[in-house]
Amino acid sequence: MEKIRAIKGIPTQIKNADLVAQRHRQIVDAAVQLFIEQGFHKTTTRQIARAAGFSIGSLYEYIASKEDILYLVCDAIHAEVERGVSQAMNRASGGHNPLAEVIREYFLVCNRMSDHILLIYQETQSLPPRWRKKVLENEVRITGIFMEVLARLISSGDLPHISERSMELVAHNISVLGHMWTFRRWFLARHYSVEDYIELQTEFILGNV
Amino acid sequence: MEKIRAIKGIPTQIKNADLVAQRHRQIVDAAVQLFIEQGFHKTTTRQIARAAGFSIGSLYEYIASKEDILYLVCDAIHAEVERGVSQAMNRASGGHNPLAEVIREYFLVCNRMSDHILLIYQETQSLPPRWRKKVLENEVRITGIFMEVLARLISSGDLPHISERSMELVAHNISVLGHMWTFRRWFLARHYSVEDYIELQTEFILGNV
DNA sequence: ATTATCTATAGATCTATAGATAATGC
DNA sequence: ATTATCTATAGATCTATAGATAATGC
Repeated sequence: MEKIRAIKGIPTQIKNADLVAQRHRQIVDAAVQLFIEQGFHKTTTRQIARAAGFSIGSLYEYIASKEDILYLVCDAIHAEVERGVSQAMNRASGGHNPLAEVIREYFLVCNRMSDHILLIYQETQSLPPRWRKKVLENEVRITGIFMEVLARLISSGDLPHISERSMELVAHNISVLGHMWTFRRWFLARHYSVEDYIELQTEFILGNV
Repeated sequence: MEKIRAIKGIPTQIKNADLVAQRHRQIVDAAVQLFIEQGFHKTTTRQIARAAGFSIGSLYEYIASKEDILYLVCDAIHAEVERGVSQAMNRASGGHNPLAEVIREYFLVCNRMSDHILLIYQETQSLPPRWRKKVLENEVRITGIFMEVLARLISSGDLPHISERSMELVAHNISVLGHMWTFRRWFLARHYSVEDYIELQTEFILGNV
């Protein structure tokens, strides 16, 4: 009886864990492009295998189902967004207006990863419940970073005191107004540059906090 | 040679225009439920035909492709949202705080049509370019209603003067913060009632306008 | 005769796997 | 011997249409 390993909750017969990690990276890199261009459902597992550089048979040694690939993709995207936001937070802590700095850096991450964030909005519902739950947890964790910033600025007196609930919603609003730049880009980019967008939205958000 | 008619840009051989309208309604009613439950790609044309009460052969007398059905569905949803928002605007014009009234009514429409709005976010990208364009135009038109309200309130002096560009972005923000209640419902509804949400977001929006 | 509807299926996929083959290490 | 990879295909769809049938109106 073979012992079954699992990396990130995805079972595999392959023994070499480093190889699994490498193949997963290859799969993600190939799939993310195809999903952005064609969407999840119109992309075939064969296309992904070919783009990743191995056969359809090998692909299925590293994942158990097509949905597993979508999960790997969503997880990788969130990891990159989170890394960007965390860095921004550390860098911004000392600045003149730390909240404006964090918003700015976060919006720039959204601008860079526009297609990727849009993909998550469109395809999260195609994930089986188990994976969907994990992806939504990622979303909450990223919003949590904004909560920390707000909480710190309030306790240091740099922002007026507001209720916990109100602060939580402001954190979600910042998240979503960043995403808005990705899913309304078809309209917004015709009227505003990213810099315009950041400036106007920062005014909007700081207006009442 | 048969002359080909077209209702809403969808060609059909059926002569009786009322019948076409009725069948389109049946198709939309059947499809909207199935799409919400299963998504567009996992729903089959056979399921739609069965739920609509006729055969797969008849279905294809009224549409030319599965994408046509998605378009009819998206268009019907936007029509209902727009109706709700227009009514709200007329009703709210006289009130104490007209902007707060409009926001409230719009957010209630979003609450009622939560699943439908979410569907549009998820499946718009599955439409062929021609239909997608029309759906995005609907979105712009609904946002335009908020622009009118803002413009009116500014010119009557009920709101402070802000630039046209700034006002346009605020209109988009109102749209999107309504949608946010639908696509973050899995989180928000655990922490806030609709009424909480409306109250806090109204504060947030009015804070700086 | 004309219009609308249905049945049956062509034709074209696509996911996932079984079994064969190649590569690696003892 | 063990591990990783590949080829070939089973099996299960699904969209869209052709051609037959039923219903309606003159």
